[in-house]
Amino acid sequence: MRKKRVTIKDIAKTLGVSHTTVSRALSRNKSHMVSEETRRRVEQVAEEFSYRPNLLAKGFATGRTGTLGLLASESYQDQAGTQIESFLRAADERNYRLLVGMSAEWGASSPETGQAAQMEQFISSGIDGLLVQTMGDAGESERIQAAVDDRVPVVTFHYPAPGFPGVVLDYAAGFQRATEHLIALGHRRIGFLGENWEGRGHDAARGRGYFKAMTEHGLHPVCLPVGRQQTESGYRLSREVKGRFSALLCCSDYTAIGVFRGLGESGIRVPADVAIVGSGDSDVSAFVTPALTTQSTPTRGIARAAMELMVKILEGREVACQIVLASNLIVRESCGSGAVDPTTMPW
Amino acid sequence: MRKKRVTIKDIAKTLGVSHTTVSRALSRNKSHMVSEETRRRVEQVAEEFSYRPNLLAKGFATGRTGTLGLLASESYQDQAGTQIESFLRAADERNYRLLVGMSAEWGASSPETGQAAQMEQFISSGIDGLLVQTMGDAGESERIQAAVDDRVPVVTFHYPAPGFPGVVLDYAAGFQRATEHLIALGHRRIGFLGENWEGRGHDAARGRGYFKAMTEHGLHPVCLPVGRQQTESGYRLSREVKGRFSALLCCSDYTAIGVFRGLGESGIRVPADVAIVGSGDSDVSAFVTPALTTQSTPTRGIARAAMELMVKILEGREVACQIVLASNLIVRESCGSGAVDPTTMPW
DNA sequence: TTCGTTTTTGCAAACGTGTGTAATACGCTG
DNA sequence: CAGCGTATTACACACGTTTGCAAAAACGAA
Repeated sequence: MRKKRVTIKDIAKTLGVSHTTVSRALSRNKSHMVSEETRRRVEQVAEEFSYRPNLLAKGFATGRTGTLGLLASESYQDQAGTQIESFLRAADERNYRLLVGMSAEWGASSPETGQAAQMEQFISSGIDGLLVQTMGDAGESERIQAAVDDRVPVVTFHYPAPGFPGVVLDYAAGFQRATEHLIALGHRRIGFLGENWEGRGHDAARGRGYFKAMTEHGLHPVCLPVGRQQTESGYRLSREVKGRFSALLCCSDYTAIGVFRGLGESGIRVPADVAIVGSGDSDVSAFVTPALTTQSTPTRGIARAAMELMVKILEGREVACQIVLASNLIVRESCGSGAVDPTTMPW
Repeated sequence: MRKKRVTIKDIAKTLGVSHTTVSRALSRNKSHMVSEETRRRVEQVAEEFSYRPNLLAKGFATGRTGTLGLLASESYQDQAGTQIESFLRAADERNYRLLVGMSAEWGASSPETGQAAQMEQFISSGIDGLLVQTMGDAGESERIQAAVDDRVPVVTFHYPAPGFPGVVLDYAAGFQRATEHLIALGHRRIGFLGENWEGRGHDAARGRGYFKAMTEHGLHPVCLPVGRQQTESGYRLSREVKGRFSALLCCSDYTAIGVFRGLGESGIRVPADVAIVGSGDSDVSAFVTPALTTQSTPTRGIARAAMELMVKILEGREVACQIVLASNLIVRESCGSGAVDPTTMPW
């Protein structure tokens, strides 16, 4: 607010040395040494004056700020918080700060503009690297490329973005397995509740896995598109289920919870009448009734892996790679293969 | 990565003017004017070179970065994500960037050290202001004061922090009302499920409201402390409820969901046997069965109000004030005062 | 034309830190 | 004692932008 900053020059003056020496003493520079004696004195005065380095100036001088940009995707919805939180921890552990943004589909700007503008701002703000949550839609790589223009290293997470290193989750395999699980239980009329169906967007990979499993077993895949309010959408969509499906795959646990509610009100029992599988393994999924069978989404694992990859790249220890994380099926009650004690679940 | 930055000097050189002129042309400085003609030319070249200002240098020169620090509280748990997201939107609307951190109780450092260290880092990074989620524990104001030391303006949110402007939520009044609602329904043995009971910590204000309502009606208040894993804690605590309470107040919707599950497994019905009230009005609360009666926590409203207050302070239009937001009781099914269509709820 | 006023531009310094190069001091070897 | 290497320190500049001050240019009026 009003206090004048303490700078290395102040320290230098009181000690009668040059600010260069102070700088070297504090940053423990290797190429130029400072005598043990002076270093001790410098550190003592720094402590006494409660000196705090101006990271802005430091970053300005060195070109490194110790700050990373994290661009989360709004459409990740209820999970976004957990995701951001996980990154905050991972960043904290490695002593990085995080400039956070959400690629904006709200407000005046178009999605592309919003996302691009955020990246521009982040880069202008001097981030050392950019972590981008991908959505897997067409042209995404090109958009990122255009905005970043090789000015900072990029690590993507969630979906593959060709040309960028990243941590991707194998949603397709996960949902394929989930679908096959339902088929093995004897289900034939299995519906898919996802934001959208083919090609682009957040739920598409899950959709492809579902599609593959269905067609391979000679079954007819059906998609019921889900809106932005996932829980509420599930609730509304449950009306269309009656007599049409014996099992449902939901792209979000919250959609599944909405479906639970809606079916319950119509007197349809889960899993006796309809089997349900969710996605995300959110904290509540083990505790709703019936406990939710769900595709695990290792949000924390993604954050940790992406962070590690970024650090490696920054240190020049890695060039480009895609880390594929598996997505497991956590079987609980809602798919009808038997009840499980929720406290023994591995979350 | 490798490309050389385009600076105002590059633009100046190609135009044959001084970099000062370019700076003024681009920042539309008021005190010194630039001819319409040159401004047009400058802007054109800037566009052509796709010039991006170095915000680091800018901030360094002006002392203003357009970045705010947001320090969220880890103990806010499941809500933390929504809270951060709300702030991201509010910041985006006002064209501020957000350095985000969570006051760390994880890792090696003690809570105080972690929080203080984060504030130090943020301030060193050149934030214009600091938004701190308070927890309402003793000595909090002093800790913040010690760390910030008047170097940047602070706005707190959630709990009052004496000496700092902030947005506070009247949890006490909300929980008092909720308790009275239960008493009015005929309940006498009402339990409180919160992280801790008196004096300090996150649930304390709710606890005080509960305490007040109970004692005023000559009833005996009882607290069952909840652990960090709220949903699971609720599940475990549900075993201690049998025969002891006819109603429960939970400091989190997720605790309530855990309790639902546990009671259900013991054959205890909600709300017929035990009435339950949650807190937070999370997205799922209207869709679990029974739909949850809950204390609303206007997370988005808090973010917006805090952001507005911060901007006002930065612009010198406000000095210090506390904005108190009310906390309403949203009555659904779990407290037993009648079923409600969840889609008509005002969330 | 000359002066005064206003508009437009340039110079130079400043912000706090890092770093290459030169300078100093010291001790050792021959 | 000369010569040299090494350890330590200082000087000066760079990073990209803003800004106070002064100079130049443009313009209008006398």
